[in-house]
Amino acid sequence: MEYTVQKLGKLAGVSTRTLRYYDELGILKPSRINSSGYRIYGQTEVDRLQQILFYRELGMNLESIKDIVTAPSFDAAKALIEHREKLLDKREQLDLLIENVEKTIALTEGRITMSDKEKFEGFKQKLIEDNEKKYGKEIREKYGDKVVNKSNNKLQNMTQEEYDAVTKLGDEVIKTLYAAFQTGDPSSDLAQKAADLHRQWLNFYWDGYNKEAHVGVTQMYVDDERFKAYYDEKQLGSAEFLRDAVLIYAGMKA
Amino acid sequence: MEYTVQKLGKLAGVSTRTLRYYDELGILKPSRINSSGYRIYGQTEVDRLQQILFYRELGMNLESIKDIVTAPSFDAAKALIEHREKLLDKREQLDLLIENVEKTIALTEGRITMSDKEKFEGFKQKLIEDNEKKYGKEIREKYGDKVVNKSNNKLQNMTQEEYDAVTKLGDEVIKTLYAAFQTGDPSSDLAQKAADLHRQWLNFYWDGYNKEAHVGVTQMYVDDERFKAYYDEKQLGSAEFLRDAVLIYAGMKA
DNA sequence: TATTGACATTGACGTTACGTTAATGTGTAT
DNA sequence: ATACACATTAACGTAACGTCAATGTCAATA
Repeated sequence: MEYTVQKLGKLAGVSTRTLRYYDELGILKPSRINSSGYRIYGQTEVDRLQQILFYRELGMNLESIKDIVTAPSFDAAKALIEHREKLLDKREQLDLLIENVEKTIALTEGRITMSDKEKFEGFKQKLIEDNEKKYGKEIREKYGDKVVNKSNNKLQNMTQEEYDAVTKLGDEVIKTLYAAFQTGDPSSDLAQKAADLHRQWLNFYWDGYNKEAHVGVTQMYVDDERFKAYYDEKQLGSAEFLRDAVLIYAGMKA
Repeated sequence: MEYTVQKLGKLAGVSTRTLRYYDELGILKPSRINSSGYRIYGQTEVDRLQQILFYRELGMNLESIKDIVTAPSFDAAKALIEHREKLLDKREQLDLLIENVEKTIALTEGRITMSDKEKFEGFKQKLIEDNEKKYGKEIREKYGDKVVNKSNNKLQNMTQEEYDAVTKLGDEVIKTLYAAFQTGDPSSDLAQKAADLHRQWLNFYWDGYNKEAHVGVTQMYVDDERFKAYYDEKQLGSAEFLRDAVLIYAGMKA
């Protein structure tokens, strides 16, 4: 049995464009070209197309598929395992996205109408939660799931007053931090007060405080350009200063 | 405070190219252009960029973001809810993909080294499982999870002999089907035998047989070009014939 | 002052897997 | 002869930038 592009396309459920593209890529060449320049496919090509579509169905890109179908004994199993890894990473990211979108929806649906500025708070919260992924397991082991879940619902159930309070506390953290920065000494009383205020602020968003996580968050402020910018706004270096103060506060550095 | 492209880029953690692109799209214009043609951004633009990045972080495309940030009081909540739907759909698809990839890995890792032809069997299996999604809930309700899970592991634990048996059975289905097709009558003994063989074949892959699902699978053979091709290989119309025979076999049609 | 190096600009191609015209030739039935 | 379905190549378009290339500008230094 021989097929033209359209016949094969119908048979396999793909467009003629796709077949021409696969030809161009060298992933599926017709068995011959007739006198008018038409592409003619045979049974071998049908089977091969089936193979290609099989892998495509699994979400692999054509480059990888090419490796598999052209190399006679390419390690398809290995390729699949790598592919699975990619898919799992994708899903993890997707889950994070969904989580954040839902949180944002909860926020906008709730009593609190966020200003654009306030939305940035949600942004900050995200990093804290990314951190939770790092330290969350440990916390879950120590305190159980309940406390973590409670924490995750904290912001959603925040009243206007609580929200105002946490905002005010955030301002205080900044103010104290800048004042402490003048002393130049992260172990100074003022710097330690800033660290403590920051811990309080954190606890608004997050139950289950522990030292490592607190340090982890402040380290992230240093590492992430956006957050560094937030803390460095008026005083360059204050992100590092806060982290150092918290390191001492947490007793992890003299 | 005023920023050049690089300053703002560093501040927000994006490339200068990105800023020029956002300018081009009209999603973030600089506050002014200086005498040398440099883009100069102000605080307003910083805030706006923060907004843009916030939505970008949620995986929205720039077109949607543009709608949100340019229209003064665009319904951002609605956009977010729609966006969530899209994400959930994506995740569902991704889960399906992962499931199938894992099944394929299990197959290739198992005792059975698949030839390319045999891979097509995995393809067929997939459709059956898609069908399971349709009827699976009902089956779970009737027979509980155990039987369904057992079914899902069937192929993985198949021995070489069992595999050979199912292959042979598959051939028999085809042969009988083609012979029955000559009678032209889906209620003929031969056609009913083909339907019964098909049920047996199906049961190799799938515990928890029921009539609707059996009919569902054969209907899928008709609807899906690839499977139609498989059954229609030598006898055009045999996919429909099998479905009609199974309809009668299942007592859903006189 | 001339040069250097970091920074800025616009322009244009590349990425992925095709969809979609456009311009044109071929096969077949009436 | 005409109509119509089908084939071909060539080319642009997609999303969100990355990556040159060619060229101009700013600040500091030999």
